[in-house]
Amino acid sequence: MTADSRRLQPRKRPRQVRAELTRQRILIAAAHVFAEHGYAAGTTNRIAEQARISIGSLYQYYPNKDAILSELLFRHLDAAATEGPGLEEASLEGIIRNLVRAAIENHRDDPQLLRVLIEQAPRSPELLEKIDQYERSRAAYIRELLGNHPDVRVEDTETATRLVVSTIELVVHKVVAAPDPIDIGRFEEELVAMLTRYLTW
Amino acid sequence: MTADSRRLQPRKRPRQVRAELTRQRILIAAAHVFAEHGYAAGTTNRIAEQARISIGSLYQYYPNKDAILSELLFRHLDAAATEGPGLEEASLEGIIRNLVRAAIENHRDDPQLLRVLIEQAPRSPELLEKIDQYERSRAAYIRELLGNHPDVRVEDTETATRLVVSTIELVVHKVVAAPDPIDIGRFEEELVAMLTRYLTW
DNA sequence: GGCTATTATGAGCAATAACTTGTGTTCAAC
DNA sequence: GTTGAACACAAGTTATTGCTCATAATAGCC
Repeated sequence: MTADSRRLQPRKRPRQVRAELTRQRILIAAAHVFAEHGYAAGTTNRIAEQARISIGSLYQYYPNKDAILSELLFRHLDAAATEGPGLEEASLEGIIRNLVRAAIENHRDDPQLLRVLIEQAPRSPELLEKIDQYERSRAAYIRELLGNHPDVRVEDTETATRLVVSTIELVVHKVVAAPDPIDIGRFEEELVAMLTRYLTW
Repeated sequence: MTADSRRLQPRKRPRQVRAELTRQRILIAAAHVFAEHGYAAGTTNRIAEQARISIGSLYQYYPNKDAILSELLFRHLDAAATEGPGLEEASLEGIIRNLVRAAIENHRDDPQLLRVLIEQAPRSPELLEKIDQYERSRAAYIRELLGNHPDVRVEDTETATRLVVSTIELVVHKVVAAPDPIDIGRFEEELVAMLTRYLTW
């Protein structure tokens, strides 16, 4: 383990149950605070206060502020990656709908927090690598789909892949995080329609 | 003028030429520094240093750090809004292509800076209002297009409008700001194709 | 050249926030 | 019950940064 990779590691492995509990409290509090105040204004003291622990305890579990953000993002990405592949589906429209729904589900939880996490990710090369890896796996799935599904007709598979991946991720996030409550169902319908018509003209 | 609206106003109107010059230097330097270090790490001292002026001078022109960001964003939006409506074009594909090209042009200049500007915009209600106003005017144009152009066929004009506006803005930004050099021409082709097929199935 | 408003300077102040450290408390093994 | 390790505490240290203010330089006008 390099000194650099240790920088974001937890300070120690918890041995007692209450330690694990404290760790949980910190993460939950941090999610709360980051989502509400953003990263810069989400101070470690504020997080400790929200978690009802002392600032000293916080630093027994995380060596620095970045490490907390790091763990939040890692957990989110891991959870997102582990989500089931959805129902079996053969029609292109069905597959795309599943993808879109998965994205919506992924963002619905706490879009404010997710926004902060992604914005601050460049602070750590490890986080960037993790995100890149996640995106690559999604891209691989889409590329496979575009290359093999009989209904798909595109001129440039690679560019189309990037376009589809980006569109789903970005547009879903924007709409879910939007302040005014849009009808998600109707929006999903249109997004699926756009992508399907694009791929099967 | 309310006390609140004065908060982001320049300290005074320049009387001498060198004053206007200094103001320019500050803005250019700030754009540089914000784009390279982000907002938090883009300190006012760094900006002054980059502009080759003293920190005191900086604060004679801008009452605080936010005001500098504010002016940068205002100028960018105003410039973007004033851009010509493009060549006259009747075909839907042509119109969409013009829209996409305008968006690309708008982001090409300094995507890093633009990202910082937009991320930090929520710091000021005035900036949010300005952005909202800009987005509404774009949405109005698209809505008009979707409602009147003979080739367009959509079920839900309002949702479709939001989808189109968001897609162009977000996807263009992402791709232009992406680290690996993608072929912009090819990307433009695919994005235009997606939108056109969506609207004219 | 003298005079005044305008512009420029930069050391330093005050506030903030990440993080440390010395001390106190709880748990579990024996 | 004693003991030592794990855990919790929070006042205090250190470094940074936004911003001020007393002073100096400069420009334009008579």
